[in-house]
Amino acid sequence: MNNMMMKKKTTQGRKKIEIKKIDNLSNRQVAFSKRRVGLFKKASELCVLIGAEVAIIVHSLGKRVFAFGHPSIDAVINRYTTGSASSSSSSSSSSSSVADPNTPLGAHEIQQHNRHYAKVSKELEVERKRKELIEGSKLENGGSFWWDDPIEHMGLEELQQYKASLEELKKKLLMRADDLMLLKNSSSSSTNLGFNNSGDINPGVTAVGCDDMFFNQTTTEYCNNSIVPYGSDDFGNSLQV
Amino acid sequence: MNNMMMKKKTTQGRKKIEIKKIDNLSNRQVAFSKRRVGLFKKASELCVLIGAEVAIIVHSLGKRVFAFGHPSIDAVINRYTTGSASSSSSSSSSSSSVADPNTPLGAHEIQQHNRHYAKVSKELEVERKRKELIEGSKLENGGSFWWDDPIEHMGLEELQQYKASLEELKKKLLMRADDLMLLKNSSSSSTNLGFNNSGDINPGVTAVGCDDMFFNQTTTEYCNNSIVPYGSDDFGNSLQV
DNA sequence: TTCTATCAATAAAC
DNA sequence: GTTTATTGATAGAA
Repeated sequence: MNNMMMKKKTTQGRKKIEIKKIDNLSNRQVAFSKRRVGLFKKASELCVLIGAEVAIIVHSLGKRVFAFGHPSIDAVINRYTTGSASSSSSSSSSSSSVADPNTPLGAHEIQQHNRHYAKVSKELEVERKRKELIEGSKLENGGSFWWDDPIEHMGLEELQQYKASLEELKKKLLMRADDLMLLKNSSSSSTNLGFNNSGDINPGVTAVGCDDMFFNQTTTEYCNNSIVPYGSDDFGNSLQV
Repeated sequence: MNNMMMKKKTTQGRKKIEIKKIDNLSNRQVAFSKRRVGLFKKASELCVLIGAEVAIIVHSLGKRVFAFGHPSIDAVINRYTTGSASSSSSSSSSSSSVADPNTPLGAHEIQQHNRHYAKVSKELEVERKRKELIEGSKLENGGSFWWDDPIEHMGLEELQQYKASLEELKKKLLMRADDLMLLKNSSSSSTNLGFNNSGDINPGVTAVGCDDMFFNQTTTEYCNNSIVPYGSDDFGNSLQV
């Protein structure tokens, strides 16, 4: 036994940590990823086990947003919002004259549209990876794409063309999304990608496919979850948690 | 040692369960309570460890709603809905370890107000129980109170009086809440009680005090959470998970 | 990412 | 709610 190659203890295993902000960025990012997944898993289990409706929204630092919802994020939020007098407006007694408990929210179209975007997001990621493989290192700023170009130094004309390009990209993506809608139906939804010409363009979307995580049991049809992780960095900078 | 009275193994400990809807109502209720608490705890840890903003809304069956939010539910939802971060110093560069918690939320007043409602809710529950004890079985529809009467068959005048009664009840509760505010301060918050005359009246509110759960560490001032558990049953029926 | 040792959550029974 | 035996989550390292 003494000469036997001892199997090196590869880890000391989990250690207890204090619940305070993790200083180390890398550790924080790792912890965020793991715990976000864990949180969503817990939520999905709650949905299935109890039959509850749950929505979770997580804004990480940076601009990324991850969301979970059953039966859908918007449905749960609407129910919360409308069931409570549309947030924030509740002054002591003046608001009690609400006469309609129903949810006539026209937000459904928005949801529809957002779903398109979710598809778009996912597809965009696929496209980006494909492009990365095919075109190799044809990229201009270290791993980014043209739509990640900073716009600070663009001239007016350049900006307009830039915007037009984005619009076209968006259009193509939406069409692609429509196609996808016909093939498969999930309830992923996402807020907009930030396509606008106001200088707050966030074209880089990191869509994460988590769909399979929540149904590792036999409840696929029961829980119409939607997982909406998307996000982007500032103009071409590396993504941060 | 052999004759020593062996301590009876009181439980077989945790057992693995399948992630499918729990059939037994009692078990389901217990599981819901435990897992809801667990979920919120995980969320609060995520907030603290990563510095993320998280909102969770849970609609149990029946009409109960539980919510968690940091820095506030509405803030997170708004940011999700509008796609724009409102307040908070969201610079991409990481701040130092302590990350001084400036809580510049303009929604503070709202939170304050919501706290009133939390108090109201809790007090209402107490009042109901007291009434139940004192008045015995003076109730009309099996464990309910007058405000739980279904309004479907009321005449117009009856409805108007009904509404007025509700208004008065609400007013009294708010005053009571104000009194309570002077005595104690917790971070519970709740959205409105659903007082309206539209037939969706939910006066019975079950407010749960979860205040201490989220800060069992040393981060009290960092995480300005708001916990919003409230809810009610249908008109006089027993509360369900 | 994947792997482990450990910590934390929790199903059952009180 | 409390206890206990387990399962499940995850911090640290590779």
